[in-house]
Amino acid sequence: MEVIKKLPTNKIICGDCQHIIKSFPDNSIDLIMTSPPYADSRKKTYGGILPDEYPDWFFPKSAEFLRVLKPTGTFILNIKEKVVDGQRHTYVLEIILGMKKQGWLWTEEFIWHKKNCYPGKWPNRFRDAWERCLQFNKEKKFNMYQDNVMLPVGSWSKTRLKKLGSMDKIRFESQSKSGFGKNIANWLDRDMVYPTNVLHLATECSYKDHSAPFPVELPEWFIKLFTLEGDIVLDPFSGSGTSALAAARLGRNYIGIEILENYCEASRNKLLNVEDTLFKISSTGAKYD
Amino acid sequence: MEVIKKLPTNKIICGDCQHIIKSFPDNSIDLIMTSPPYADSRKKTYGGILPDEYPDWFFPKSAEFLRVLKPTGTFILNIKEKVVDGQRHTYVLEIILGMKKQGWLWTEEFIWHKKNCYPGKWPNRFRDAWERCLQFNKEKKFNMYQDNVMLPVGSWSKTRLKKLGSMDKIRFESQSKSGFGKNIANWLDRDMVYPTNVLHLATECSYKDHSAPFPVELPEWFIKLFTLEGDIVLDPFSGSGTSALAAARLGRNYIGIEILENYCEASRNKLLNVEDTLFKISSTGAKYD
DNA sequence: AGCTCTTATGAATCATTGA
DNA sequence: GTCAATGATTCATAAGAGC
Repeated sequence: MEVIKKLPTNKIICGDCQHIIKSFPDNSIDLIMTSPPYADSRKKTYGGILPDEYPDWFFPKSAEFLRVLKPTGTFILNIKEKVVDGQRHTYVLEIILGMKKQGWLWTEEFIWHKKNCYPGKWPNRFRDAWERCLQFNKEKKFNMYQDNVMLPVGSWSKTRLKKLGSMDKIRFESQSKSGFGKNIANWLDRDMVYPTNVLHLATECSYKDHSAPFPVELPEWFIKLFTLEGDIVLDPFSGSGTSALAAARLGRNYIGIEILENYCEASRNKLLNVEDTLFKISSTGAKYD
Repeated sequence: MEVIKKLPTNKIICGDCQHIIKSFPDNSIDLIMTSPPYADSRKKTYGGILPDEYPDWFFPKSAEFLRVLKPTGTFILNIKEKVVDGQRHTYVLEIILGMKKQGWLWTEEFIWHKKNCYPGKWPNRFRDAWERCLQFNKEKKFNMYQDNVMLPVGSWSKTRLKKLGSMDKIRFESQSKSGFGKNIANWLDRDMVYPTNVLHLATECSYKDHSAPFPVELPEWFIKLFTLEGDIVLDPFSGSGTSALAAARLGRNYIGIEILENYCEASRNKLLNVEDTLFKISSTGAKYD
């Protein structure tokens, strides 16, 4: 496959990422944020890679990710090992060790604490309430914009933020982009602290079937932390398009790759809505108090 | 070294655990709960095992742990990899893989979320607010007393008698054709729930006792979960004796092994106080509600 | 608008049954 | 026998409904 000069940004591409990315130029992506299909012991389901075969399935892809990532870029891999025959499987550990052999630096492991994890009771195990968000880098010096994910001190703002609907969040982001809006000023007055490497987010419980593996806040957080506006965010296993949605909301250029056509369609529809809203906000100059 | 018949329970033994444990009989310990000395790039400090050498330092010890653990017993290893040269080191991953080769089952990984972790700021890294508590077992069937660590139910059901949602009823009725059984009792009047594999505990921040690696609540939780009164709890890297203290408080028999004499002394003093108090309580018949 | 109450559901895991 | 499908168990959250 011929290497292209211009990346196909702000698109959901339908296909196998291992093949598609081969056409991307070296050192061109600022952030890769993805949650690959989980290993599964059932053979027939989509993405049902057997746990034992998972590392070998993954390594050719991570090698391409390494090639296209900018030296200052970051790769965030959201993953969790399944229980197989009463034990945690080791494929995630093997992936970390194998990626280091490929040349990746394993910089950090963030914990996503799933506040509303799946229920259940078993004689020898509690509910699984966390997943790994592994941070890999190409170089020891990488871009990190810590001030963009600072948290207000205390709980006063938690209730306030929680009350905002998703549309309000879009408005909030568009306001903070342009840097005005009196709400922002109010919020900035408060004391802010840096977060830790533990993220507390609830999974999305949607009424409809637009289920996403992770809440949009998860990619949002990493996109704000590791990219600036106009940077390029790649999700090679785009699924329902949550990472792309987060990137679009935040004014980053997204590239989503997804192998299943119906997921691609659903993602594109979601993204059209967001982009339409963002355009309207910016063109009417609407303000919100 | 001769194998002894009677375990030296309720003692802090001063010495190298790898040597001491050789005298313990097979299949005699109910729970091993420990936090080994951390790997350290500075050689001269106590426990300053180099990260690269850490797995080989650890494996002879974990082999002995496997031998002395009862088939129904559990080994909880509290550990976290250090950052070395900008990366998370891989010695913990290597330890998991190596222990599996020794015959251990890697059953689960609990997360200890440190709510008030140390402050600090670095340009490319946030504060580290979590540690691993790795659960290893000898057999797939092991003792686990889940009811002993139940938690008050979340605030979502403030009503004393929470009613079942209709979907829950449908699920219930489709599941049990025999009508109402004892399970209904589990649902009504529910005010306690089972925890998850994420533990939220504050770290102890005392200036004087710099040595305590974890708060006493951490070993307490695992001791309650995996042992009964009268069972034997071993901490082969006893340090300031936090695990032994937790075991003593809970009426379990402890064995602490610690290589540094001054830590042993400090532990023994702490434990004397506790045992004295416990003795007084039992002999006066005092009760607490 | 603000509450409370109801309802649906989610990257789960184990035991049992069926092929 | 091995492997795949089904049933049983369970809790925090958000959207909707009602007041």
